Amino acid sequence: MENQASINKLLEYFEKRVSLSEADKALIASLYKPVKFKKKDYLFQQGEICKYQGFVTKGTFRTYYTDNKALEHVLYFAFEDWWVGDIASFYDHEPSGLNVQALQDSELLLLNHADSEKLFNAVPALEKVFRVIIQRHLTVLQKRFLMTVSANAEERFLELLERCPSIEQLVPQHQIASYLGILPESLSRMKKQIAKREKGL
Amino acid sequence: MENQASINKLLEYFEKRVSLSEADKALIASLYKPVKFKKKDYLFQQGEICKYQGFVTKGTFRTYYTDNKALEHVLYFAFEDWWVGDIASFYDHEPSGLNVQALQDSELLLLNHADSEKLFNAVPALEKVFRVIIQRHLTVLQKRFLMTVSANAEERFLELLERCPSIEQLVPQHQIASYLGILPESLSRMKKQIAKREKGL
DNA sequence: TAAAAGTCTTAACCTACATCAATGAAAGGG
DNA sequence: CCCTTTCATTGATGTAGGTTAAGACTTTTA
Repeated sequence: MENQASINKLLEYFEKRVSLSEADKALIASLYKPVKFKKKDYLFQQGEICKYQGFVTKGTFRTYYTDNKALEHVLYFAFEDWWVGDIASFYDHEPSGLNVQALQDSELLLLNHADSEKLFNAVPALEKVFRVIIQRHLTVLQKRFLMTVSANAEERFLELLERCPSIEQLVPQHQIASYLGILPESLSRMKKQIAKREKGL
Repeated sequence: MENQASINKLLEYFEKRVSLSEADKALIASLYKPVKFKKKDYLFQQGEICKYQGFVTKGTFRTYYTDNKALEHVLYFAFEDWWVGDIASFYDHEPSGLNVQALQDSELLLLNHADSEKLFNAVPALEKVFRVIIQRHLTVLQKRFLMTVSANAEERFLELLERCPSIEQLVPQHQIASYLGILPESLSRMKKQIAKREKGL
């Protein structure tokens, strides 16, 4: 994507939430760096410090965790106009427990920690925007957690399809299984069951 | 607890994180209202709007969700010096999906939304304190979620004991089971297994 | 202080999902 | 274009934790 188009995407995103002066916009454009990611490239990996907050201007990312049995668990997907990063690692400069990886050729606008301080000092309204983003993020994760402990895999899958109907076009099925907290084999079987039931109707 | 002692507990909490003038402290003391809760009393229930952020000065609370099969799932416990509330409901004035209930006779310092705006305007440093609290909250929940999908109930139980060794003295066992995402019967069985194994050594 | 409500344990049985293994199809890289 | 890797599917079998039911013990309430 052409760089100016990327920045415009971000400016549009901000302007839906807060009004910005021309100077604000120029500052934003000067601080966020567009970076391309090939499929499977990482923004950072488990054990590294997350040095950038990323805004997805193109493509798809997954944030995942590798457990001590070497199994991967998808915590989030991020599509266009979403954010990627690890807040704890970014703000506290401590190693992240997460991996952020491109699922296809993608593009991010990156902001480092020093520049984020500059930005917040110059445009305090943005600090509030990010507070709201984090709050919504927390709320979504709470719902996800409660869904995981209160519903079975099929209910979680159907809820996901409802909340994000195009998910099956966007990411491979074994990544969806990982997001749902089950194995690819289980998801495959489950879909077969659902299809059989629907044919029965 | 005597009211001044409650307020002092809160001031101590804040002063560990930020320095406050005497005027700041007086404002805090005037805005936070001490309220007593009997065992089983609610701060709010599912469907209600969360009108207060609460700071626990005495006792214990649980935040839980009741699913469509009428099963309860504990999302958090809150002990002394912790916060209770539902951020999404508090800030967006929308009905909460959660319940916050005292597990014993307890006491909170409550701040309503209008007063929180007053407070943040007068003492901007506190807004940052709360941003950090929310960030830490999010990080803790992420770890909890990943633990739930990557470890079995016994591993989660042992991790909880390590992280919070006095938990078994503080809350009844069936609440711990609910926090772990299993039934009380399963936890009972599991503890027996663990005890048997330890005796074998 | 009697009745009721809440809590913990045990046991037999069941089910959702994991595990292991094999196959074919599709995608990607040299 | 072939060769390797990735991905989806299916079947057989295993198991952690759910379900149901019952009994004992404790705490609360009237």
